[in-house]
Amino acid sequence: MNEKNLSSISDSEWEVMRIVWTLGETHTKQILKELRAKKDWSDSTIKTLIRRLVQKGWLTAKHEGRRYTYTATVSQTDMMYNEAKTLLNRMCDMHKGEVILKLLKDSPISKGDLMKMQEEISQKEKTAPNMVPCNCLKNGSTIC
Amino acid sequence: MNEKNLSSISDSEWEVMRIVWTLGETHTKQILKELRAKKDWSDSTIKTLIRRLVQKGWLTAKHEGRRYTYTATVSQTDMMYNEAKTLLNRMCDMHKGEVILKLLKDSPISKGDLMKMQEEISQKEKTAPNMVPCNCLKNGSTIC
DNA sequence: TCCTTTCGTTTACAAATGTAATCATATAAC
DNA sequence: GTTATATGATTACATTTGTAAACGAAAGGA
Repeated sequence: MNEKNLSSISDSEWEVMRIVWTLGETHTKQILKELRAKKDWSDSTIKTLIRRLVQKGWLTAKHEGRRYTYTATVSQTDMMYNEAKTLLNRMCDMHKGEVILKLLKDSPISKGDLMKMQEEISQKEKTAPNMVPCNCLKNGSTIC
Repeated sequence: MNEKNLSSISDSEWEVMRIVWTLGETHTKQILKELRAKKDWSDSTIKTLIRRLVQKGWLTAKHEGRRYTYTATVSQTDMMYNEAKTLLNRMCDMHKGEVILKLLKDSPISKGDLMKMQEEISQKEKTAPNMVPCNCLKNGSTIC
């Protein structure tokens, strides 16, 4: 049941999700408040985004009186990971390492995560190839 | 001159770029050929994508006779990196480590890149925080 | 009870994207 | 030279996204 046929999430929608993830179960008022502080969007815009997120199945709307209470249907890390994966999927295998390295450099990372990475890398090193071939062409060049 | 005001690149357009990056200087015929092998797109569609890429400035079209020769104006890794960066920018700081770790796990990476990562991690460990605070709300919760 | 907020709902509209047909023309093949 | 082919240019059209106005009903205040 985790594989609903969800469409992807857009930039602005993502911004709304962040609020919901952080606040947990919440309602329009709160979302409006938080987004007013972060973004220069009209309330109308924000309401549209919420509506679309519900339509798309990323938010659940529980009717309470005339209001709604919203909850995210996916965890933030799942969503983050999926988006990241989708992105890497369009990219050439050969250069993924380089890109991940750059992300690593540019992102703030906790000691704990760094240690896990350390470990993962040690594991991978055992069987890592000297070079990952390019997969940009159906058949042909292994270098790009 | 590297900071043209380029719009972003779409999924399908990316697929065209991969071909050009791999082939280097090339022309429609080649692009069509490679993409016919990979994608189920009509020639028309591919031609539209090429045109849009030229418009957007991602491809340069040099007129030679009645044909064009196309060249990419950005390197693949630059583009990959930018896209990855854009993606991470929308995400909560707190969870970036986790996501990068997952990408690391799921991507094929060469020995060389792994070593560079090893090093980078050692560097970062020196000053890494125990926890990276959430930045989803303008001011408020540091945890999400 | 009447007015004013607050929400949810409906409608709008331009730009970007996915996907393609058609048409004119330059070329290559016959 | 005439025809078939390749190629660029024009036009099309539905969907998604960004961004928002407007309207109606409910709820809270006065």
